[in-house]
Amino acid sequence: MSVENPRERVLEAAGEIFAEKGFKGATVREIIDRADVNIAAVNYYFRDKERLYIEAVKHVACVDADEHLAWPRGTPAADKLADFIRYHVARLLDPHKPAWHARLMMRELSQPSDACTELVREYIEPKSKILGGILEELLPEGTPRSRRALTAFSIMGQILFYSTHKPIVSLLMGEQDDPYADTKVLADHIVRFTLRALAQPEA
Amino acid sequence: MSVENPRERVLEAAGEIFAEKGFKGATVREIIDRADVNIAAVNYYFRDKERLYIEAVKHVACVDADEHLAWPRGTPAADKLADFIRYHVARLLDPHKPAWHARLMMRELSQPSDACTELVREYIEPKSKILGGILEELLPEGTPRSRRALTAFSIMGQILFYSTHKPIVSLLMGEQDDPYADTKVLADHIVRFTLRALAQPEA
Amino acid sequence: MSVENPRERVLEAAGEIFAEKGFKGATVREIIDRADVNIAAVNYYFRDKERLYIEAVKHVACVDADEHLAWPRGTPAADKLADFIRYHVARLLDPHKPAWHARLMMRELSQPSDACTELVREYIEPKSKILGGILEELLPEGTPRSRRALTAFSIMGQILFYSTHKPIVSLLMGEQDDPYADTKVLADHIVRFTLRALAQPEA
Amino acid sequence: MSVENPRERVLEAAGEIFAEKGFKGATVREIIDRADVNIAAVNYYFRDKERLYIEAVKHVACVDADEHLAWPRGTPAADKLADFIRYHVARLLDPHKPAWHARLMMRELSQPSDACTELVREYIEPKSKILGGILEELLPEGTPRSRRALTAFSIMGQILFYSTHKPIVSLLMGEQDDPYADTKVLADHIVRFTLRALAQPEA
DNA sequence: AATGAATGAGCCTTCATTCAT
DNA sequence: GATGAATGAAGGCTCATTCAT
Repeated sequence: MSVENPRERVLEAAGEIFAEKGFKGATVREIIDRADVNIAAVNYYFRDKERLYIEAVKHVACVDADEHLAWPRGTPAADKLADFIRYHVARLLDPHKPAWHARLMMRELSQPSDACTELVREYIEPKSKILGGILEELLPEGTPRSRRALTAFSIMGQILFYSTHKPIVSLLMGEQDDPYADTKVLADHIVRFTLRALAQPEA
Repeated sequence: MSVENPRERVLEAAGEIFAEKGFKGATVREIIDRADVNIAAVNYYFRDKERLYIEAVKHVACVDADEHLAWPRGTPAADKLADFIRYHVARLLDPHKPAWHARLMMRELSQPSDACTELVREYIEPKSKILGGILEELLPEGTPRSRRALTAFSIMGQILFYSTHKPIVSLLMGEQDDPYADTKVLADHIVRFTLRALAQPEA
Repeated sequence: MSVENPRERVLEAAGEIFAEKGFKGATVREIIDRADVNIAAVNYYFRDKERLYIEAVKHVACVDADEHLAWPRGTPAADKLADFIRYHVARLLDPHKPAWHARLMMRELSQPSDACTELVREYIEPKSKILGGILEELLPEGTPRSRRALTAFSIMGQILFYSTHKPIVSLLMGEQDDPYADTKVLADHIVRFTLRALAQPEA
Repeated sequence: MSVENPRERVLEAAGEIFAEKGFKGATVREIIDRADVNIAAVNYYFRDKERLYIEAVKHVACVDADEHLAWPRGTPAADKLADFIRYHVARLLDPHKPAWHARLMMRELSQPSDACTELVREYIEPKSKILGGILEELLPEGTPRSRRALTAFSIMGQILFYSTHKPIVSLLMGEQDDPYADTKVLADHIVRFTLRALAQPEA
């Protein structure tokens, strides 16, 4: 939060609070307090609370788009998939990384605003393409696009579940056996579950 | 919404609007307008907007808990699992059923209130037990409880994904290939994906 | 509060709560709760919260009017005055007697409503007449009525001060020297102060 | 009410209306209407209706505390006491001065809030000290502190009575003989009554 | 460019009251 | 005669927004 640019400070603070409390639940005052700027800054920089929200969502997409996911030529598709899964589990569940980026996205998707389209284009689609490419290698040739998509959703569903339904998981599992304690075990499980499901050519 | 009981009318209207707009986003006035009762009814019946929310969440759990999921003795575990998946896909995605039941639950889970614990106990746990029982039959003997849980989450994650991330799925897929058009295909995919992942004992 | 008559129970409860919190500050619900009657009782018996207030004030006047203050013929005027003062100090400050009767009266007088006139007629005037009679004996013959009235006010002012300004007295005096601890000392002081003031005909 | 400062305008209007109708009886809307400011001004300047009340009470104390009461060395104690009485009668009953200052104080004392302590400290105690000093000169040496206090209360009680019980006085006296018509006569009476009571050393 | 005092719409809630029973 | 479920007006307060500086 120690960015010099006040506009960006507002953007960061807004993202965090919007992610935590939603659009209505977040108050402009709390945002400008955390960003340590003037009360009028929001309307000055963004005209509107709503525009601030949209910009905050887009800002997340922008920032995260910088992180690349690439492998050297010749890497086996199964390894790429394992990396892909582990990367996203770590991003979403690593307590050291700012989870609110993903949380803000979830929120936007469950109650889409004008920011949604751009979010999908800049944030989702690139990663969707990567996963699609991996699956193209892994799945038998001739698998229709729609089937590939369902498979991608089966993978992402497993991952995102732990982010979306964290409270329920914690309540169901109790303190011992808490899956969030060791995200590597968790990622390994998803990798294995997925690779097995994709292993059998005939089905 | 044509229930005679005004208390229940408020409960129904509240659930729908809370599901759509969240706790803060929903206004008591909109709720009482839709329920066609007096403005004071909320505080009269529920004391509080917050208590109304909790009661609305519990009401959904209550109503939905009535539906049973049981099989005749001797049914193969794989068949039970297929049924379980198909049942939940239908429940969550059937456009003829009020989707806001599930949406309200999602909301509560992503931003848990006092209702969450009861929701889990009355709504989630029973079905979690059923799935756990099925997996106990399917997984190799000696599989630890934590591993069984992760498997259950992999299954539920695939299913709930389509409910939680509907807007993103629609945006990614376009109008053709819309998975929500035929939920049976969708359910079949999850069933196949899961059963294949569970088929191979050695991994 | 254990009167059988529900109407009277409301009246008693109302008087007490009105005395404590004022007209606006008192709520009908608190009154009917203490009176242990139905919520509609107030409007049923008294039509209105305001009418209830008026009736409660008049009820106090009625009840208190029963207590008589009389002396055998030939009692010296100074003795009567001492009695009069001691009686009122005890009535207003004796912690064992329900002080809210007087408090309700104070309230009404500081913010007079329709009840005020009747209150004065039934509650104040009779006692004012008694005091006037005593002063007529004590003051030199030919003292004008207005002068007698000012003298009466000087006496009543001394007495009522301790009721009206109790908080200030307590704050000024501290716990030790609390005048309310021994109301007899207090009454004696007023008696002596007053009798001395009236002793000297020429001044 | 033509003060430029909006905060002070609210304070003045609040004092007046609180004095007239009490804390519960006064509405924020009436206050801001009279002060000709926005509805949110109360919460903006004072956070709370209650804080506004406290500030209004303290404001009166502040404003009134400016007036000093002092005599040249060697002034006889009896003269000081006469001045003291006449000053307070004039302050409380002068129809040209805003009577609500005193009324607001009365209210606070009869139903003390957090403002009471400060009120006593800033407003009452200084004048109590002055009166105490005068009585120390007038009363026989060795008179205990508690006795001096009771004497002070006998004096203040006489004065304040006319402010606290104005309606009853008016009702009892009728239009002719209205003591408020000539407050000098009234003050003279209290001075004489008091000086006579204090004149006799032996008692 | 940036501020913060001041605004007004709209929110949740309380309360006295009523009406069918 | 007496009840209590249900009403609607009005209250205090929060909040995003603006405007003069």
